[in-house]
Amino acid sequence: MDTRPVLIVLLGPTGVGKTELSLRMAEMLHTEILSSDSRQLYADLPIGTAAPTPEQLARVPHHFVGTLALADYYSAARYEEEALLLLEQLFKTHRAVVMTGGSMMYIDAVCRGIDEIPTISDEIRQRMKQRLDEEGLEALCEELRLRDPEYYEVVDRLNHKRIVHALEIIEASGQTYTSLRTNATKERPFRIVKIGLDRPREELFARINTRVDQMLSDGLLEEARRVYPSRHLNSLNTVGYKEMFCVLSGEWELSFATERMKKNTRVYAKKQLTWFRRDTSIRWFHPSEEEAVLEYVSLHSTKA
RNA sequence: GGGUAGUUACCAGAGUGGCCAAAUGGGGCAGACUGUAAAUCUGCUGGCUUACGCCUACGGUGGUUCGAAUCCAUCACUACCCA
Repeated sequence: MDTRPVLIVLLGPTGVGKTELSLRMAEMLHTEILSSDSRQLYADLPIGTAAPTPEQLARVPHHFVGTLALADYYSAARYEEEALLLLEQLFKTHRAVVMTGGSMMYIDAVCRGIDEIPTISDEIRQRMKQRLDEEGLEALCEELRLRDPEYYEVVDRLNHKRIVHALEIIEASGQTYTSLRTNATKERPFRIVKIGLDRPREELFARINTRVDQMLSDGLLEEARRVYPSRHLNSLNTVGYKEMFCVLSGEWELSFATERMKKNTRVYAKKQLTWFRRDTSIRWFHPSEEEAVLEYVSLHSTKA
């Protein structure tokens, strides 16, 4: 019998209804919640990221919600590290912990682990960005072909982020990306039970559309205005804010921006589903099947 | 009742004899992904097909033509104008 504690991972596309169910689940298990959402991490974005409300936060202790400043550096790797540390603590007093959110890479970082790759310094980042602008993608591709031919063969050569990052790794460590990439799944000192929430596409999209309208009437534009001076930060390269910034700069009408935001959110949801679809260990439910989900969870959180 | 304009793929909309299964935009579908990932990138979008290709398609019907989304006739519908 597997006596390890359990991490319940509640995942699904944006807007599907994870938050409410995660609260019910955590209350039932008398436990706490780790958010695995790369944007709810930031303190200044409660409306646009649909972060748990103060009332919801009061119901169950949450972690990784509103803990970062917009300028803070963060990554999936850092999340992996911090989340594992926290879980170790929580599992001393809880048999099960709930993790919920839709950031695919963050979830995988905790569940499977990601390889040791050096964090790139700002200097290297800046230099590579400049080189990309000046020399172009093709020149960098050519350089990668020479310096890491193995990765060059498999990388998406039209995706500048991938090319640049591979070169940055060489610059920073003197080692190739290929040599650092093991793609190994790390063993965790806890069991993992993944629960996916999904709805028929039409239903999901309708929810997304009305949620965006709700965000607007909750003051999203004002929230965006407050962070507007920081708009070039990566943390604000985020659906919802990007579109509002175009309104604030006078480029777009609010109604147009709102439609774009809905569309981009729908696209994001699809992307999440594409990623999750590969993970065959996920047990899928419709959010209305709350009783079934809770039953499934209690079954799997008591013993293996 | 008369006149004019229009009817194109999921939507909008270009095309006015062959290079058209049909530009472009929107929307949609599918995929990639290991370090700022709500990011970044890719493919598809009439049907069958791995493909060559075949079939069905530009409101309906009938014509002209070697060949029609494109020309003609007629019918239907829509919009606007005149009565």
